[in-house]
Amino acid sequence: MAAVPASSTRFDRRRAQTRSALIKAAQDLLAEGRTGVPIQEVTERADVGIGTFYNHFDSKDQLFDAAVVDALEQLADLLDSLDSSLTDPAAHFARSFRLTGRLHRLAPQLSRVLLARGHELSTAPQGIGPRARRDILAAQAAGQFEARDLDRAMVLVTGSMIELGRVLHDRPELDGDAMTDEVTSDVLVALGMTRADADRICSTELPRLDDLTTDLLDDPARTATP
Amino acid sequence: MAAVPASSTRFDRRRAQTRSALIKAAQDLLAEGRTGVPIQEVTERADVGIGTFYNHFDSKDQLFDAAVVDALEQLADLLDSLDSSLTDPAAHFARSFRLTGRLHRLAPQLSRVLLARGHELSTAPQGIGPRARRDILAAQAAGQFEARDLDRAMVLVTGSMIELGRVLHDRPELDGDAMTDEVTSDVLVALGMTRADADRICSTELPRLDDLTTDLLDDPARTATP
DNA sequence: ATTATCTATAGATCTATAGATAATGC
DNA sequence: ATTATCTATAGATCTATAGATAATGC
Repeated sequence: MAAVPASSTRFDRRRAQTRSALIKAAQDLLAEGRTGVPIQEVTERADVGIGTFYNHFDSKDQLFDAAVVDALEQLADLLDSLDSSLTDPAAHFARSFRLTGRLHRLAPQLSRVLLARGHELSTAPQGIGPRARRDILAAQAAGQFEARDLDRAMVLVTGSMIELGRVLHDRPELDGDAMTDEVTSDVLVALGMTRADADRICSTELPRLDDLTTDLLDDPARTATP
Repeated sequence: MAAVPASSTRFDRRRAQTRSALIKAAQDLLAEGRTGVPIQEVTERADVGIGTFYNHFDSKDQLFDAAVVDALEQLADLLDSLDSSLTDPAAHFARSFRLTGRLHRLAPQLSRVLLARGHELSTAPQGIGPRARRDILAAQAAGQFEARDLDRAMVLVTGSMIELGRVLHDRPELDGDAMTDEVTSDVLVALGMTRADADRICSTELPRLDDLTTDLLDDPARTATP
């Protein structure tokens, strides 16, 4: 979550915590696809009074928008926290894609919030869209991907990631890691790599995500900040 | 639209027409993303009394579901109506994909209804999903596509088509035909064709869609059946 | 005689605010 | 003294139905 900032006063922290509880409640509801619920149900989940809602947001839509932006930031933060020593742009792109794919199963609730507004995954400035574009351009410049229109490349990249998430949620019997790596390979081939190179890049080992996802959206204790 | 069937009695036809007007109104609203409107707004658009709604549907959700199914059938009917003499499975797949891509601009409202529930495009039995699966399997059997898991192939195919539609709506300045053909080529390459073959297949001429879309969702006169 | 539709509305639900209370800053 | 939060609720909105009317079938 967009951590409650260590703002100046205790007042600010208290206020930020209330806002955070509202956003978390909205994310729960988004993940369940229940965006039509009355505001009172949101505030009850957040355990705040109804009136408090209007101290922070003007409307339900505004709250849900904020909830999606927060989720996008969580994902971006996660990927940044892993930003290790990889200087190879194609390898960096592939790793981000494979990790994001794994997230659908490791942090299903965060994933569902993101999928609720799938397209924003690539268009929002807070999202991983800018990161993906940067990596693709770098890989094109390095000659690893064929030079081509960025918008065109993003259609395949974004579309595949969103649909991958939907399928992994829909069909729990599928092997998520294998499917993710296969789809990543397909995307790399579409971007201009040979199948051999793509498969090789997709079978490298990944940093473990398990430890990092503990404080993500799915942890029930997350809002219970002491 | 699921044409008002030439059912036995005039009674049935009248009833079917009312139902059809409700579905059309729901599709208008779906295309605008306004699924939260009161039932009365739907019935006003359909120009029927409020009470009539409950003669046909139990809830708003049920109506919107029916509206999506109807749109899926429209698209399937359209593609079927073109089912000419193409015996080459890869070519048939590519043509369907390119035509569906063009539909986003030629029948924007139908497209928006489909995109409102994008994932169902591939999972619904009425949709073009079954058709796509059939074509892909045939092309794999014919050695045109690499043999591989169908679910894996569908992630790329479905995801790219949905994201393509969103991008074409979002960014009217893009050349829709060119973008569609390029994305189709990328998908074919990911499915195992060479880029040369894929580009060739994507530059063949298409049947004109303009004439066929006249009686689709976008025609304002559509519900005004005499 | 039967069935679809229409109008009007009771009752349920929801939004947004007013006014009171609690927590913090200075 | 200031600001966030809470409780209670007025007024708006929405759903779903009852009862009347219109269209068709036989």
